[in-house]
Amino acid sequence: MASRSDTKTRILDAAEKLFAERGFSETSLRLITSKAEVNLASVNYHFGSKKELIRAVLARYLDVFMPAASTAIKRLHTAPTQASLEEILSALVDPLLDLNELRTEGTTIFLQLLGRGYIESQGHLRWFITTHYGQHLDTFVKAVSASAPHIPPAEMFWRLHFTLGTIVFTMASADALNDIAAAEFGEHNDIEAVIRKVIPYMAAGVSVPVAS
Amino acid sequence: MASRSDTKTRILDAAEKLFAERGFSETSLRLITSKAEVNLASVNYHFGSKKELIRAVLARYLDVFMPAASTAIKRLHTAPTQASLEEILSALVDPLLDLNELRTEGTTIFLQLLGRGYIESQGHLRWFITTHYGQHLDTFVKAVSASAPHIPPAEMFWRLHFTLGTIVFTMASADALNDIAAAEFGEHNDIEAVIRKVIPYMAAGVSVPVAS
DNA sequence: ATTAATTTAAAACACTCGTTTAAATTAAAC
DNA sequence: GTTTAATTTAAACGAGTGTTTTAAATTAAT
Repeated sequence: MASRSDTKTRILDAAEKLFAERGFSETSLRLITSKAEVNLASVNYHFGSKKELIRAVLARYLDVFMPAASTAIKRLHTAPTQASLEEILSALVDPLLDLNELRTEGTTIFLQLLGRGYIESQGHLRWFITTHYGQHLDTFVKAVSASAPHIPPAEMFWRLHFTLGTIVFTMASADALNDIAAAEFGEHNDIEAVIRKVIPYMAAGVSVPVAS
Repeated sequence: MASRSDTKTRILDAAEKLFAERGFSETSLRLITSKAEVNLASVNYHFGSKKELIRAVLARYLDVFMPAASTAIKRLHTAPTQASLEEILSALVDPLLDLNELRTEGTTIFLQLLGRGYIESQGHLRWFITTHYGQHLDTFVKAVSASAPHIPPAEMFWRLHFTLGTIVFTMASADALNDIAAAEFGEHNDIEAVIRKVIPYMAAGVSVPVAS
């Protein structure tokens, strides 16, 4: 059989789908390689270990999304008035949806991977993200904090993680929820519609005054 | 050694702690039985399989929490004025905290189990809960809808699932988030503090006016 | 006290897992 | 075209998994 120089890509493509659907530890290397139609050992040859494959899958998205999100938020800074919280969150929508042009279902897969990473791995993925993309996260947190100056930093920390949970869980079950919504209320939303629904919800929660 | 009729309880007690901390699939039966100081085979003798053990662990909490939550919400109905959304959500706090008297760290363990169950199992636990505790869920949804009559049913459907995502994700990673919060802001929150933090967030999101 | 039903115990079973090895193949370099 | 390096392949390794089996011990009933 002819050699394929795209073995790495085939592995990454198969792995990200399975990881997003089933989680990291529930996805075996044998399932990945059979779906990718490559040899089992090629994972360890190209990536070294399963853990490093997981990081590579995430990095392929983060390397695109994080800079795009950063510049989108910095663009808001050039406006004469302070951007509202909803404007800041909305600025992330385009970078998020652009992932769909990177790969099919890219937006959904990315958000699901993010959620899995936060819950499954015992901190090593969180460490990976904060050390590799810390400055991008900083600009986001600073922008959000500036738009809601009445929220103390510690409170904002919690609310931003509430927000992460909202978006991640919603995306993980978006397909199932869409089916129910279509059957029960006769409305069908695509990913973008769901994202635009969730933004007001998150913006209201993040900026609600702290109880004394 | 003398026979112990509390072998089932010893298994359940050890299992729920480990399941909450590490997740279901990351917790082996050997780890559970060694921590419970019982024989490995006794799990399959008393519960049949690991999957049934997981359900038994969850049912032990749900059987207590669900009726208590239902009656707490129905009690609000007796008041002369319509309960606010925050009042409805707050009514769940006491049934939740009462689980701490059932077992040590009961509240934390229950919520983490719920989160793990929703994320790890692909819908199996969702089915288990809705079929076994559906009427309790109904009273909750009806009470919330009545408290926010300006939200159309279809929009409320989405927002309640946003809310589910918020609480589930937060509880699944509560320990990790608490560690970060302690390191970064020097504040350490118990589970009640986190619950009281998340309620205003969710209440604001659910009741925010729908964009025209 | 004897029998019967539970409960515990130790070991093995039949997998699956990530990883490694060593040979075969392909691509690149000279 | 030969040599060298990079890549792919098949097979096995060792450790870990849930589950089952078989026998012993304990408890309950007769």
